[in-house]
Amino acid sequence: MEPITLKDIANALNISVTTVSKALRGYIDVGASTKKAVLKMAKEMNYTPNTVAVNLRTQQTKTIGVIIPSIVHQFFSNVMDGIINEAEKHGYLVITLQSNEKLEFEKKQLHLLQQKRVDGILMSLSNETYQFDHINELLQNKMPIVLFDKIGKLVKCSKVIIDDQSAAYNAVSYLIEKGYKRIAHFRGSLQPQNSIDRFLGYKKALIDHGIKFDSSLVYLCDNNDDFNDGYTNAKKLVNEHQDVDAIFAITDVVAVGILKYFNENNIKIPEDIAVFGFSDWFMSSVVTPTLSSVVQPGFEMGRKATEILIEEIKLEHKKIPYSFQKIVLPTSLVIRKST
Amino acid sequence: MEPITLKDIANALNISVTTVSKALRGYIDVGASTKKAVLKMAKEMNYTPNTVAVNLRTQQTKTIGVIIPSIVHQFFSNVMDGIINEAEKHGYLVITLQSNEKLEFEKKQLHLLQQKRVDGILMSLSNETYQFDHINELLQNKMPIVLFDKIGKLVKCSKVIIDDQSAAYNAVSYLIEKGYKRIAHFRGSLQPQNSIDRFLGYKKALIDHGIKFDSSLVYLCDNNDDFNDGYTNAKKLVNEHQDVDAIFAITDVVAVGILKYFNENNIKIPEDIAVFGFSDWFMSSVVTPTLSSVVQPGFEMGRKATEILIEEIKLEHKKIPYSFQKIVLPTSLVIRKST
DNA sequence: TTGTAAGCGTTATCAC
DNA sequence: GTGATAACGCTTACAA
Repeated sequence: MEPITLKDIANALNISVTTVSKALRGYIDVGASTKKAVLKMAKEMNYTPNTVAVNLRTQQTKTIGVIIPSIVHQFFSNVMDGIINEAEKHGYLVITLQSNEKLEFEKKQLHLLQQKRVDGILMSLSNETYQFDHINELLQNKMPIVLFDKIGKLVKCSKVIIDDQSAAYNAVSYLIEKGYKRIAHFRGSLQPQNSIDRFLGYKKALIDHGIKFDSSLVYLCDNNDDFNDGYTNAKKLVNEHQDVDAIFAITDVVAVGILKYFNENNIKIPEDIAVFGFSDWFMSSVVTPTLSSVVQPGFEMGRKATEILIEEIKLEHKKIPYSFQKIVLPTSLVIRKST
Repeated sequence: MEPITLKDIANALNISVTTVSKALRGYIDVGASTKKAVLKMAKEMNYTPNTVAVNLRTQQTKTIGVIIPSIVHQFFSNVMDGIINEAEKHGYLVITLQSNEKLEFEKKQLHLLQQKRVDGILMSLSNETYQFDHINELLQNKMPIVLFDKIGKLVKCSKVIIDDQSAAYNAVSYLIEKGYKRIAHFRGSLQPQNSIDRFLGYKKALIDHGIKFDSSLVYLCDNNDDFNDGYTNAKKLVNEHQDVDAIFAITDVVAVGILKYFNENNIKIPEDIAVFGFSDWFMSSVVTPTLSSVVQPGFEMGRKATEILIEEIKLEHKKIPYSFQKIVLPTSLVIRKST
């Protein structure tokens, strides 16, 4: 059975397509009785508007595209939850694509979304993204884009982030105030802004508390395999620095990798070494020992980014100029047994 | 800057839109030199085809819709990963919607996807879905639909599942063979087929091994809050049945809730009570004790379901009749420290 | 209050 | 080998 069109209804009622369209969309200049008849017939025939035709006509797809590094990360699935919910509230549908932390894929996905004529794009950059031509080009073409979490400082568009630097600062300060003196940092890749910021927060906290920064205590986790990065670097650290008494990890998954190595090797947490994570994944509350972490509001980040994006889409559509927003969402620390 | 259209290229070259379209799409009946010129100009002007117009013309959107209960579940994000990857391989984009385990939402989302004119739909049913009119209606309208994981046995369409009953059977048999004698089951809601099947597998394993089935050992977890369901029912079980020596849980999250209660109350796992989970989430390998579980291939399930769906979309489009498939993906047990 | 006609950007048919 | 022309289903000036 082919889908019912306006024409079918018009024919059935012996009126024009225009009138049917108007009646269905609640125009005032349609006779009460015709309106009623149209509504009834539409229901009877089980009419559903052809969105594609509407899209072509109105030059809007009521669809937004999302590019994230990977959906199989609790943080990002929380974000997606926020995005999908908020979008739906405004009548938008969401197309999801993954970059797998590759710039090349990110470019390709962006291109796909452009072709698809989505009304706007939400994205969190890949670890490889440290130049932004592909994004700037779309921006110049008036495509509303909102960056979240992993952003490019130099990109001129709205952003929704947390203050990674101060979140890290707070976590490390907490460790110091708790009495830990020799604190290592398991950092992320070198390019991403949030990886840099967390590192800077770590460093600043040390210095502000009169602890000398020692670069040999910074371990790099950049194999896109957080858990094993944590595990193997923990092993390395134990061999290289017996005096370390705490670790601030870039991610909960890294931290859990550390926990695993320590547990296997009878290194007591937090007595021998304390561990602090970042993101507060669900599992952090159930591992042993439970993991102290930075609470990062994924759902709200997705929600807010979507809200801003849809606002910009509407303004863009009405040719009303607007200025970019930078929202910094609050974070907090959750202290558990690992520190 | 407005997007470039075929017309723009045609004008620039002083030829017809038709010829441009043909040249771009590799038709044979187009002069070599014109073809070359068109390709060059298209590139120069940075032309990208307007998918919406193509969609309207070809009556295909190259888009598939997905409805899952909740994206914030590791199993489903694995599935999504598989879906998105496979779809992209075939040039399809994916729109994701959540039912939040509510039939009402499921219906609404299905309706949205229908309006959006997606080419096909992938879905995993909500816990409340035990009648299928909304799905059957679409099926009658020739919309290809593939159900996965949480299916309706009575729905006539292709399905990709695991054999929940035998997976549960294997898990419980393992427990019995390991020497556990009084085995409880923390089951899921009453309606979902996989919840029923896991229960039946549990029951059958008991009976086949000469253990009497005792319905008072079956605890219901249906608050859509697996972790706390596991936690509170564990408490209840300890009070009601001191002799239970193992629990087979419907889900890893339920199992982790159990673990938590036992750990807090100094009940030794597996010495006092063993715990077996289902799904093998990442966290199961890092909790204490590590959790034995049933390995459920989420990524592959999403991938396979998508493959079948796209096949059916193509056949449907060519009006070639096809028969529905039922794919049963293999599962396995991963034995860890909790049993 | 209702209808005509144009147009959104493409593709497909058919004539030249 | 090339190009009018119609059509996909809808919205919207504008006319009646």
